[in-house]
Amino acid sequence: MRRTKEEAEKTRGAILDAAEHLFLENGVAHTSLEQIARAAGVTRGAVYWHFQNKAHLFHEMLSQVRLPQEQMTERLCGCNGQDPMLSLRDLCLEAIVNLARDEQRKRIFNILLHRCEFTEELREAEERHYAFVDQFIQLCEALFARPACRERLRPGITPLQASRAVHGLVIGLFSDWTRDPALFDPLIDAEPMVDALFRGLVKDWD
Amino acid sequence: MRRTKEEAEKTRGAILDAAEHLFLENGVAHTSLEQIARAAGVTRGAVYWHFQNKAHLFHEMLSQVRLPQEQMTERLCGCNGQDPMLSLRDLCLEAIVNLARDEQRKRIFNILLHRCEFTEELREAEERHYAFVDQFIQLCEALFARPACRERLRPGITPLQASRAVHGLVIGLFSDWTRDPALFDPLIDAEPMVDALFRGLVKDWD
DNA sequence: AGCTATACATTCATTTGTGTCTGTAACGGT
DNA sequence: ACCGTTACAGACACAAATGAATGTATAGCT
Repeated sequence: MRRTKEEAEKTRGAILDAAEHLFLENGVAHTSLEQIARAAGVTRGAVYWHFQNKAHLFHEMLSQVRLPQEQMTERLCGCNGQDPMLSLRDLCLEAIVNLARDEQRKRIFNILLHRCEFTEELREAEERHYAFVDQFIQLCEALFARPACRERLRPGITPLQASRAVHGLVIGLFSDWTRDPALFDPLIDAEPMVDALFRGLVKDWD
Repeated sequence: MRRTKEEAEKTRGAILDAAEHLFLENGVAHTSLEQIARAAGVTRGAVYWHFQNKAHLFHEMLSQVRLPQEQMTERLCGCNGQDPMLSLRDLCLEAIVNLARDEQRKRIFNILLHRCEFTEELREAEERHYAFVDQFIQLCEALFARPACRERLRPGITPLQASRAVHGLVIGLFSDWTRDPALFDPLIDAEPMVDALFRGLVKDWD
């Protein structure tokens, strides 16, 4: 019965995949490891072999889509000579568009936003996730606070507000669209919506 | 042991209150009716007396904060002679500010956004809630689609996009702020953020 | 060829939650 | 004063789910 290494890796993937679909359908808390195992064509023994418990399985699932933070930092640093606020805009847009194009990403964000409750057992996964989010917001605020950008903000708009508004809009659109993809078409509508906010934040946007 | 009617109503309230706090702390799925009962100083017998099951309890909890939809419709109809888009802006702002002022509302929205997974047993509550949300978005879109408003939208912005953006921003800010109230101060920051979006959507905003 | 660690399957004990049923004391009307 | 109903408490039966323990066949190395 013993499988080869590649086969083992395949079952590991199958478990992650099954978990993804079951979490989406039934919620994280309402999905048992037994169900996941059955859907993956194995028993709970295999699940406990590859993952410590449900929380770790959940965390591993999340890491599949969370882009490395260094990459994000780099893209927003403005070292590429581009207007950093334009880079931020592009990053936001890309995030929304990627969500629409990548089915797995769509499923996982749907789980994250609508199908899981961050309770004690998922606390660690929650903290890591929100640490990532907070870092993005911080980066955003620092970006708007640079003199070159700050003076382009409309009067009355602080870097704090700009950063929160940008993240709020993106997360809100994420949340609404994952709940009901018929609400709008990311490929068509995301750009004007994001640009609208930036136009309202920045004096000379277009 | 039998209580008077007012006392019974008080225990009902105590159960709802205990559920609210426990749901917030442990998540809906991870809170048992036993825990709720104990926290309310009663037994599960009392809980089952007042509510059919956890789903109904959850639903009753939600109804405590959901404002009647007729009221919302009325406020946005523009019958009061005010600019309907300004009415919408005020409504959004008021929603965010109310969230900050009303601790119970804050708790319940926190549960709704971060501490519950809409699975089979809560399907009914989910549908009712999202029906409400969708109605708001529809109302919003219809508002932007009125000739008087539509022609004031910036070129390239459709009523669909405007409505989705507005709801997205509000829900995103709800979501972020309930997660971490230190992110911004609704009383100070909500207005410039909401206005920024409207400025980006509407030509002659200010 | 033989040994060992791997990749699971199977079984077990324990816990936990749920729904229901029954008991019961006191309220509220007659 | 009596009685039916109310507002619970307490007990029971049943169904999951978990984590750990054990079994086992084989892959991979020596």
